[in-house]
Amino acid sequence: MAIRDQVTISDIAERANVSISTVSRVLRGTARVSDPKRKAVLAAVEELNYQPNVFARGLASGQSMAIGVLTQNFGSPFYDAISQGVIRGLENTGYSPLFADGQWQPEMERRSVETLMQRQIDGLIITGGLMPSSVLHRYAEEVPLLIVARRVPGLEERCLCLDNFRAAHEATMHLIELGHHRIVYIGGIGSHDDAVERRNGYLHALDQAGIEPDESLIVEGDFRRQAGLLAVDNLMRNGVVFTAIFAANDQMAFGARMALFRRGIRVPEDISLIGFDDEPAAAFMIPPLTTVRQPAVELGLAASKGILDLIQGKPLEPFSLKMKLIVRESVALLR
Amino acid sequence: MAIRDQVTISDIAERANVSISTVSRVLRGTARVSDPKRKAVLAAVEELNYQPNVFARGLASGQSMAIGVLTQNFGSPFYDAISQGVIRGLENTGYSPLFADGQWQPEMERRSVETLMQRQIDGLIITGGLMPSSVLHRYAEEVPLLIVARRVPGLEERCLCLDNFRAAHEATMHLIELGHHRIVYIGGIGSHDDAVERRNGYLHALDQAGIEPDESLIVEGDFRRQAGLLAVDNLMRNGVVFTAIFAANDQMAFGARMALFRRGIRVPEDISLIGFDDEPAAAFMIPPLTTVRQPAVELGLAASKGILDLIQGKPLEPFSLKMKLIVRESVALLR
DNA sequence: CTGTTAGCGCATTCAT
DNA sequence: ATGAATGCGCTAACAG
Repeated sequence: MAIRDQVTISDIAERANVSISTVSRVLRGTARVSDPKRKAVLAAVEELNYQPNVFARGLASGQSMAIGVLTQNFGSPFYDAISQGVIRGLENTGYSPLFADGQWQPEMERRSVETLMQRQIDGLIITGGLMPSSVLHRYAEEVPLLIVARRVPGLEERCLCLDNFRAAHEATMHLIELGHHRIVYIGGIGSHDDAVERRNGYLHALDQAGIEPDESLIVEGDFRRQAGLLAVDNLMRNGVVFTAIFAANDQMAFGARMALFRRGIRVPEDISLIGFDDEPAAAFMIPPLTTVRQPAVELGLAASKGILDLIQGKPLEPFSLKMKLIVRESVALLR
Repeated sequence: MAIRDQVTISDIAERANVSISTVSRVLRGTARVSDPKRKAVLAAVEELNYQPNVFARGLASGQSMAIGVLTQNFGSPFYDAISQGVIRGLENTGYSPLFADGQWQPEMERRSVETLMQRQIDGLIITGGLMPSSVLHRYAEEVPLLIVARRVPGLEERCLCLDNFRAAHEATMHLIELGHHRIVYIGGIGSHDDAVERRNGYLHALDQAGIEPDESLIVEGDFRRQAGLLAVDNLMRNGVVFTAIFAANDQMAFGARMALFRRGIRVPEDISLIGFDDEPAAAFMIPPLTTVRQPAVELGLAASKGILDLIQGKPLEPFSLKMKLIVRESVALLR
C-alpha cells in the first residue's frame, strides 16, 4: 500500500467517538444520524483529511463508480471531442470515466474492454470501432452499454448516433447544386454501418439529381488519412475525371487534400472538397475544409447522461442532434 | 455487483480440488505449485472463465496495478501522442493506465489527480500542465511521480523533457541563416519553465548573430491557437515590421498561419513560420508547417518505462532524446 | 508444496 | 438512532 491513504474509516470513528457504521452512514447518507454525531464525523474527516478507499468501497458495495470508455485513437480529434463531452458530463456525478484506446483494431478493442471490465466498471461507453456486433451484443448483456457514433443492428436503442444518411445526402446535394456532376466518394470501411449509410446518402442524392452513379468514382477507404491520399492518387493515375470529392470523414479529406496539393491542384479553384466530422483542424486548413459537422462534444455529453440513466434502470431518453454542413471557403462553383 | 464476475477464487478452488491459496499462488506465481494442481487450477480458470476481482486484489495487496496519467486536453495531438506512447509502453506489463484530463487548468488538474489518487494508483505520470510546482512536490512525496514535457525546479530528476533551449536556439538560427533579422517570437506562458527556456534559446540565437532583441517582436501567448492568431493580428495592427515568426508551439503557429491567411499574406513567400512540437496536423497544412520535432510517442514510451522503474525502486535511467528541426517547405529565404 | 487463517477498508444487516 | 458483527474476494503470513 502506498504511504498515503492511511486514514481509514475507523480512524475517524475513533476520533469522533462513534462506531464505524455511523461514520459510513454519514459518509454515504444512507441513514439518519443525530446532528452532533454527524458534525463530529464530518469534523474528523476534515481534520484527518480522510479519503475513502475506492477498492474497499467497491468490494463491499459492488459498485465501482467508474464508467469505462472505449475510444478510438487518442489523437483523433473527433473521438477526443467525444471523450471531452463524457468527462464534462460525468463531472460531479460521483462517477469517473476510465478510458481505454481501441485504436480501430478489433483485437485491441477487445482487450481494452476486458481490461475495463476487470476494473468492475458500472457502465460502458463504446465509441466507433470495428468490434463485431456479436461481441457488442455479448457485452450488452454483461453491463449497461452505450454505443456512440456507430449504429449496431439489434442494438439500435443503445446507439447514440446521427443521421448519417441525411447528412451525406445534404453534402452531396450541396455539391450538385454547385454544378458538380462527377463527384468522387471516398467511403469508409464497407462493413461499417455508418459508412454504408453515408454512401447511401451520397447515392440517393445522385439519384435524385438524375445523375448516373459511376463505380469508378466510388472508392473504399478506411477512415484514415492515408486512405484519402491513396484514393486521389489512384484516381489520378487512372485518369478518372472528376470535379469534386466527398470524403466520409475529415481525416480522409485531409489526405485527399494533400494528394491534390502535391499535384498542384488547387482547392477549391480546381476541385471542390467536402469532409465529414468537423474536426477542429478542418478549420485551420488553408483554406478551411468544408465539412459536415458532427457535434462530438454534445455526443459525449449525451452519452454520459445516457449511461447514467441505464445504470439506474431508467429508460434512455430519445436522442436527436442535428448535423449541418459547415460551408467554408473551400467549395467552389464549378467553372 | 454486476451480474458478471460471479466466479471467484474459491469457485475454481473447489472445481480444482485445491485450496484458495493454491489458486492464488498459481495465479500470481508467488510460489511453486505441483504440476498436476497447477494444471487443474488453470483448467478450472479456463472453464469457468475466471476474472480476478481487481478491487479485492487491490485491497488485499495494496497494489492497484494502475498508473495514473494526467494529460492535457484530450484532442491535443501532442499530448495524445504521449498518451499513445504510455499505452504502448504499459502493454503486457500488468499495469494499465488510468487517464485523466487536466485541460490546462490548475484547478482541474488538481481534481483530476485527486481522483486518480483515490483510485490507489501505483504511479503517476503528469504531462505538461500548469500545476504549481509546490503541489507537484507534494505529490512526489505521496506516490512515484514522473513529469513529462515539463521541467520542474527541484524535481529535475523526475522530469522527462527535452532540451528546449537548444531546440529554440536552432530554430531561430535557422531563420537567421535564411536572412531574417526581424523575427517575431510568440511565447508560452511566462511562468512555464519550458516557455522560458525556449524564449532564452531564441534570445541567445539573436545575441549570437549580433541582432538586437526587439521587445515589440516578443509576444506572450498561452500555447493555444487563439493566442497565435491574436499575436499576429496585434502586431499587424500596430504596424510592427517582421519577416519571420517563431512560435513556441504548433498550435500557436496554426493560429498565426490563420491570421496571415486572412490578411492575404502568404507563407512562406511573404513570411517564414516555424512552430514547435511537430503535431501531426503540421504535416497537413498547405504548405506543411515547418516545426521543431518533439518525439511525443517516444516520450510517452520512456515515461512508462520510467514510472515502472520508479515503482520498483530502481533508479531512473538517464533520458535523452534529440529534437530536430523539421524543415518543410514553409520557410523561405528572405527575398 | 499446501491448507488454514487473518485481515485489507468499507457497506450493511441485525440487534439494541 | 447506533453499535456489533458479517462478508465482499483476494493476498500473505502462518503452520504444517
